[in-house]
Amino acid sequence: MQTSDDTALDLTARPLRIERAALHDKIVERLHDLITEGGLEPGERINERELAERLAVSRTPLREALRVLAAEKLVTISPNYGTFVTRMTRQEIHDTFELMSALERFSGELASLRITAEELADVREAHEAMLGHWQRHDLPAYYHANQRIHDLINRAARNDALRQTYLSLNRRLHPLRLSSNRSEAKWRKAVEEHRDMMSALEARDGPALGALMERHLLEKRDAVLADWADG
Amino acid sequence: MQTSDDTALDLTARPLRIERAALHDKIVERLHDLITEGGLEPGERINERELAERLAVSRTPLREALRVLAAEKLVTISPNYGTFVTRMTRQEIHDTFELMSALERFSGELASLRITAEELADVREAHEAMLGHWQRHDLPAYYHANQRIHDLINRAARNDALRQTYLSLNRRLHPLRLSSNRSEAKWRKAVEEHRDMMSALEARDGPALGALMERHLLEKRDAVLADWADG
DNA sequence: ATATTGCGTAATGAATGCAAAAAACAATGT
DNA sequence: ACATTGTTTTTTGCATTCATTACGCAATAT
Repeated sequence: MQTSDDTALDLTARPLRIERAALHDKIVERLHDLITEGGLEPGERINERELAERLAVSRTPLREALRVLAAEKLVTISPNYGTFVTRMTRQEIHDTFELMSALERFSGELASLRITAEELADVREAHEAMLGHWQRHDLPAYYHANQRIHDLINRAARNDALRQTYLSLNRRLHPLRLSSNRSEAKWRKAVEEHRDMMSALEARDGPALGALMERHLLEKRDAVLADWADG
Repeated sequence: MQTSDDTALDLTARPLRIERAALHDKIVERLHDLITEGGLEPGERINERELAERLAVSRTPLREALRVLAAEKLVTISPNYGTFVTRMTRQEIHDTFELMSALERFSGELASLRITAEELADVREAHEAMLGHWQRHDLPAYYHANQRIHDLINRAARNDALRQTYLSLNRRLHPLRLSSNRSEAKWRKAVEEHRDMMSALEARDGPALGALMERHLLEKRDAVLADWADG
């Protein structure tokens, strides 16, 4: 079935390089996981030699990886002193959530304009799943579905710069191991807001969805800061 | 006048380290400048050995700096192949400006709530200066004053995460050497919009200022993309 | 003549070694 | 007993060296 002008991969096409991940990039990924999953606690000192041994690499690529993580503010480097897993201040947490609220609003506005029918069905599906987890009081599954909804809307906005920035800020907040929705009432309220968001999205009402998502995140900000001990 | 409990610097206080910039951090700064000021052109290949010689450092700290710049998307690294000054695609430029428009709107909204009288006076001063440069057709000075206005508003928003993100995106766009306002009419329109923005800010009308700033940037996006040859 | 294969060269990637800075500890003096 | 100073040890910072990969050119075969 092969002909000279079919759709098979054209190996003569120019750059199309196979990018085998470099070691330092793999280390970045590994440390991302360690930090966001809790293998490295906020405030913890990172000993280069020790960590290099644990990862079975030399200090050189590890140091390159740590510089990347510092640029993403996941670790904080003090020259000639040491590297630490970033511990955000109250103000930084406040500011980051506030910025996220603006990105969420923008995601909602753009997604309302650009989402396809299939994507909308995916969001609806994740939404229904989330409602189920809520009724079953399955908090971890609820969080996961929640994240998925916001991610789907973010993708539907079709703006990669927005998406990258959003993910980067999300990674910074993740190590906090956020514990809101601790009261039944607040949880119910969050679910109600999601119902409204779903309606606005299906009506493709950008301003409404944007306002809802912004408000949703600002409430999360307040909830997180409320039960966050400053130590 | 020295007493035991005066306000002099307490040298016994704990970390308070003097952070002497490390070499790789200086290299990052230097390359920032080289890229945004045009010493390194978009698309240009970076030869590690050669650049290390030019900067009179070894490849190790240079490589660390390049990883940081890659995290900021100012350079693009292809493993085992080479490092290049990032050349943005049309889509990336579109997305980045679009995201910037959201950040500008948010800056405007927050600044309207939080700006002090002194800061407002500074903005007014920069605004008047910009008008002067416009009347004298001094484009470089106009750009500078323009940047200063947006920067002052951004600072007045009092959100460091917003500010850092804004500056990072700005750096990415800077190497494009943007040339809009090429027609007298568009320039005049931009100035008019700035007058409106100034009024909204002085009236502390957040929604109005936000909407104006968003629109202002989206128009800039369109202008830039309009006279941007894809090669 | 063109395409392909093989070799030499130059680039990037990573590990090791050495210098400098800081922290921890011990010793000494008050 | 406490503070202070000197010494040792640890850790970070950078340069150098070695390994691996990719590119360029020539030689050869079709």
